[in-house]
Amino acid sequence: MDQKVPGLVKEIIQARELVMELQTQLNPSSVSGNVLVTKILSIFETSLSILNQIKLENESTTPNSSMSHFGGSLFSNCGSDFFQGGSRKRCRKGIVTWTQHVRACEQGGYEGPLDDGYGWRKYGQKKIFGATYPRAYYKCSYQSTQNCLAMKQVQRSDLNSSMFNVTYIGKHSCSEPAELLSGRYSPNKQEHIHGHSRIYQEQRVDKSSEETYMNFQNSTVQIAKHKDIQLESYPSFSIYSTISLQPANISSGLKTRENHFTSTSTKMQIPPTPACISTPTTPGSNHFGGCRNGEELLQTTIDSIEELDQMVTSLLAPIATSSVNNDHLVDGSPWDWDFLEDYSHSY
DNA sequence: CCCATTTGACCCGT
DNA sequence: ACGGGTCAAATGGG
Repeated sequence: MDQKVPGLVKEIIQARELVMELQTQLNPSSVSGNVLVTKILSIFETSLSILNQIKLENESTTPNSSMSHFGGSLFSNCGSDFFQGGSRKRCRKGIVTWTQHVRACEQGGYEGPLDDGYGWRKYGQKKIFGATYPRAYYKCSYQSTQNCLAMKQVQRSDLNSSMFNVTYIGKHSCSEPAELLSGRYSPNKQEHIHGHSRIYQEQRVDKSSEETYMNFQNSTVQIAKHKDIQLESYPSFSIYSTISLQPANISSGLKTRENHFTSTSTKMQIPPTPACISTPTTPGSNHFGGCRNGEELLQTTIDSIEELDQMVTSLLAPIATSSVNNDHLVDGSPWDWDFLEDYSHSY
C-alpha cells in the first residue's frame, strides 16, 4: 500500500490539474460551473489528504522534500540580498516571500487583477531579461506612515499571458488589511489612500464573498526552510474549497489582521499587452482583472513555522468564520498540515 | 496642489 | 559588464 500511494497521489494530482485546466476554460460568469469544479477539486484534495495520512501511518519518518519537485519553483531562496543592514539592498533572509499565480480575466471591467486588500504604491518597473513582460515593483502605501516594509512584484507570465505572477515580499506591519473581509477593492484605483480603507469596510461585504471563495481555490502553499533548503508544502487554500462552499459564511464575523498577507491578487493596473505597458491606464485597453474565478497557485517561502502559522492564519482570515488554531489545523478541514511534505514528491 | 505613476538613472550583487 | 532592484525627477490626473 505504502508503495502504491505515491503513484496514486500522482494520478490524483494529474486529474486535479486537468480539472484546473478545465476551470480556466469555464465561463467566469458561470458560478455554478465554478462551484462544481471547486467541489471536484476539494474532493481531490481530500483524497490526497487521506492518502497522505495513510502514508504517514506507514512511515515513521518523513522524507525530505525537494524544491525541484515543484518544477522551477518561484521561490526566491533568499540567497540574495534583501533587508540586510548596511547596504541599500537588504537580504531577504527571514522575509516571507511568496509567489501567487493570478489568472486575469479579460472580460473584467476593472483594472488589473484582483486586489489583495492592501494599498500598494508602484515605485518601479523593469524589463526583465528573457521575459516578455516587464516586472512592476510595489511597496505598501503605508511604508512611510507606518513603516510597513511589505512589497510585491507583479509580472505577467510568459507562458500564459492571462496569468500574473505576484510575488509578495515581507509582511505587512500596517493596519491596512480591511479588505481581507471582501477580497476586493472597488474597481477604482487607490481609493483607500487615506484613512485606512474605512470606505471599503463599509462598502464591501457580500458582493465579493463568492469571488473571494473562488479566488482562493486550487491554491497550494509551499514553505521553504532556508537552513536546509527543505521545502514543506501545505494545501492551504484547499481548505477554502471545503469551507467556502457556503459563501454565506464568508462575509460574516471576520476580523482584520495585522502583519499578514492575503492570498487574493492585486488591484494594481497591469498592462494587458506589451504595447500597453507604458500606458496601463489607456482608455479602452483590455483591462484584466475582475476575475471571479481566478485560479491561483500559491507558493511560499518562509523560514520558520511561526511565519507559516502566521501566514496561514492570514490566508484563512478572509474566509474562515472563526477558527484557525495554532496546530495548523483548521476546524472542519480535513487537512493534515504535513500533507504536502509527501505531496511534493509527486511533482 | 497633492499624490500616484512613469521612466531613466543609479546602485548593488554576481 | 550585466541584470535586477530602487530611487527620484518629471508627468499627469483629480
